Amino acid sequence: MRKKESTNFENEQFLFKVCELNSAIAMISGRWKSQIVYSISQGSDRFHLLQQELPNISETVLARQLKELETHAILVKQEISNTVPAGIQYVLTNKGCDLVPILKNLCEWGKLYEGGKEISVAPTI
Amino acid sequence: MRKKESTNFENEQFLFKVCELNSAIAMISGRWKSQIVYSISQGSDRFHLLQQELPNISETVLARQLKELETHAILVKQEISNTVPAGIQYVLTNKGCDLVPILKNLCEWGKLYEGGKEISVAPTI
DNA sequence: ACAATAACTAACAAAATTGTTAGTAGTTAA
DNA sequence: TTAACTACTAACAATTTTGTTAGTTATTGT
Repeated sequence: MRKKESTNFENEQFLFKVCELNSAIAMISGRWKSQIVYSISQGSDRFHLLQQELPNISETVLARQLKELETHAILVKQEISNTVPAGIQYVLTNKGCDLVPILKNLCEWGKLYEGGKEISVAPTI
Repeated sequence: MRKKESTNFENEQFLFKVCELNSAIAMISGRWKSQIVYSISQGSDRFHLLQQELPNISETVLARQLKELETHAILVKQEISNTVPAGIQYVLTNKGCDLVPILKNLCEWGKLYEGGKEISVAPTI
């Protein structure tokens, strides 16, 4: 649980006020989280499908990350009706869907420089 | 220091292999980090200028975050020559510069939904 | 000479995140 | 009816991140 009197918490709040960038980063930071969003966008929209994609994640941790993404309204839980067995589906909201292309950009950025693109500094004129 | 035998570390490595997205997120996660990148891009490129922009950050923490950004080649430290007093300047690399527009997108995304844009789910057809 | 500024570091403590263990409840297939 | 599958939760422990304290070195302004 978060301590509301800690410097850590105060600094987080400070950054949230400086720019929405910081709250955005906070929502997608955290082990597994953005990968879960991406996997759901690719169709792995059920608990057990996500477990298959991420074999190292424990059920407890997966449930926790999903709940946090739900708290931030990036996804919602929906009961699947008319199916046997009835199950739970995770569906990205419009907010979550809008995030996906940004995650793709981040991915491309990472690939570019991992892939050997030279890193340099623009010369000062 | 990182424990190289922990589940936490192994899971991090697993995600890094799944997709570059996860290493990208790891590079920009962390208190202050993306705000520092953005502030440098806006011209606050010296230690004391960053301290002015982020009055709640301690020197130790700022130095640490800058070093981590340097480790990931997002910025480099440069001595400013021909100036009195001679100082240190933080300069974004091309990798760091390429990150800035993505951070701006994240910021816009955050603003949009904080600003009251309705959050909904596309109806299943 | 002395205080102030700039740019740090090491060692430690506090807090937060991540992972583990041991459970629950409802359905289904053998 | 028993085992397996799906989808969880609470309490706790391990690990990591973040912040604090107390220094350093070099330069500058008074």
